[in-house]
Amino acid sequence: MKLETLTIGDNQDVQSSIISRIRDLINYKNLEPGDKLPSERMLSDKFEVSRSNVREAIQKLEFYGLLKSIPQSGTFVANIGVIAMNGMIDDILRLDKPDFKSLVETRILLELKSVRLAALRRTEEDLIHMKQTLDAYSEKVRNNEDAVQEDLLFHLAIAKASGNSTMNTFMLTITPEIITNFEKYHVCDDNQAQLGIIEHEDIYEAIKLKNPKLAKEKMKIHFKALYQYCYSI
Amino acid sequence: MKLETLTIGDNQDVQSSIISRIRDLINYKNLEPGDKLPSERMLSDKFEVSRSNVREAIQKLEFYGLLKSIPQSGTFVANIGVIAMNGMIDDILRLDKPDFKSLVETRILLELKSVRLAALRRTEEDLIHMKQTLDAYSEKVRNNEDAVQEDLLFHLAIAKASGNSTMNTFMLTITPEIITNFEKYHVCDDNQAQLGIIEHEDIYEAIKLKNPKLAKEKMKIHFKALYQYCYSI
DNA sequence: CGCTGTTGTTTGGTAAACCAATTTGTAGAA
DNA sequence: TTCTACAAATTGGTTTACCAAACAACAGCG
Repeated sequence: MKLETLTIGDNQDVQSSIISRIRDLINYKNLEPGDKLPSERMLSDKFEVSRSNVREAIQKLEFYGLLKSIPQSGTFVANIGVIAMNGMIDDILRLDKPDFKSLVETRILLELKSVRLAALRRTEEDLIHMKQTLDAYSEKVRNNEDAVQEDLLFHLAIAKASGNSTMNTFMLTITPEIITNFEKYHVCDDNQAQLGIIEHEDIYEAIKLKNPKLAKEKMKIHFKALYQYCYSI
Repeated sequence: MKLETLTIGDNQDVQSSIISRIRDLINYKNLEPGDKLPSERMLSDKFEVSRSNVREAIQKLEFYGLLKSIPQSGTFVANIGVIAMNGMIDDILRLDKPDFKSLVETRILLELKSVRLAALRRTEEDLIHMKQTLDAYSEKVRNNEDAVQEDLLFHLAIAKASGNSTMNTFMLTITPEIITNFEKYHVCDDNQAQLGIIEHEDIYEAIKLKNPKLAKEKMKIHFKALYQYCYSI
């Protein structure tokens, strides 16, 4: 397990290294938008890494719109200025490991908005889905089992009901990290879980009533402990 | 170009198909947390696709914390209930193509929060960086050049100054999509760009003054046109 | 009968080979 | 000299082959 995370870390480091060296290359050669980068084979020779690594790095930069690969032709600098390029690459390199505090802060922001939208836009299907996750959570808590995942699932159901696919995506993205870190730091304890049932039901009822203001208030109450955690460190 | 997007679409479809078939397999075989999936080779035979495709699909599910690959051992179902598994996979399958409206809605939410945080937390370095992007934007607009990317860069600088790495990540994630769609739909026209200079400077000054309330107000003004676009369709 | 050392198989991970499309260089004709 | 036709090299993408580690089965010893 330890070794595994180490190798993963190494791989990430290799990829980050390649990205920064591509950035240096673009700067050194004064490549402008539309210019062609050296081929993947040449880059892998130059950087002394495998072509797979180079490809992964390029694909990552392509995802953020900085490069554009064209089959049987080459990889090109996107239509973006040199300052922009450098800034975004620096950001990309830095943002690999989000700290838990910013994760929680962002989660609170997303949830307070999505619960409002859910109260405005929820369908009957959404209600049914939320009720299912609510019951699953309650059952786990009553059996004194760990219910972190069922907890998150209720919140994901809200995000889905918000009708905003981007927020839904973001919630899904941070959920695994949240689960991992919660279990690591043991943020929630048992009596909080008992309280959580009531708070979840309150949120559910507010959404059912299509009352966005009430829903947001109940969510704020639910996040009270999280707030304290977030702004105490 | 047309063909290229088609093949990309096909690849995405293949991957989505594999993900849903993996879900079906887990349901059909009643696999529980910790159980082992068939090997990648068996899955690629069974699904009649290449092992690369299977690997990509598994890696995607691994990213969302639903599966766990262990080298020289196998791929295992993560510690998550069957309801959670199905729900999250359905979400993942659905959220591949975020609509532009939800993208803009989420961007407004993130920016209104991050501009507040930036006003509270910005360092002198952040100010310098923001000023650079501000000047780059102004220069492009004065030369009557397209300045969508420089516009976004100013906003990314604010996100960086917010000191929240997760929001920074999210802004980076949606920025390419925003750029693409803005250029496609021509949301901004020229006089708006002229206005944008003043509005950007107002936001910058508010952050410089460390006035979060003012900063948020100025950002709201800047987003007025976006608001209308977002809630008019 | 039970434990242990060994060997063969299976696994995810990785590098190399292959492919089709594109570009580039060149030779020849007008 | 210039344009065109053709071939050879280059490219990103894909498939295949290989690897070391982990696991399972079994033979041999106590």
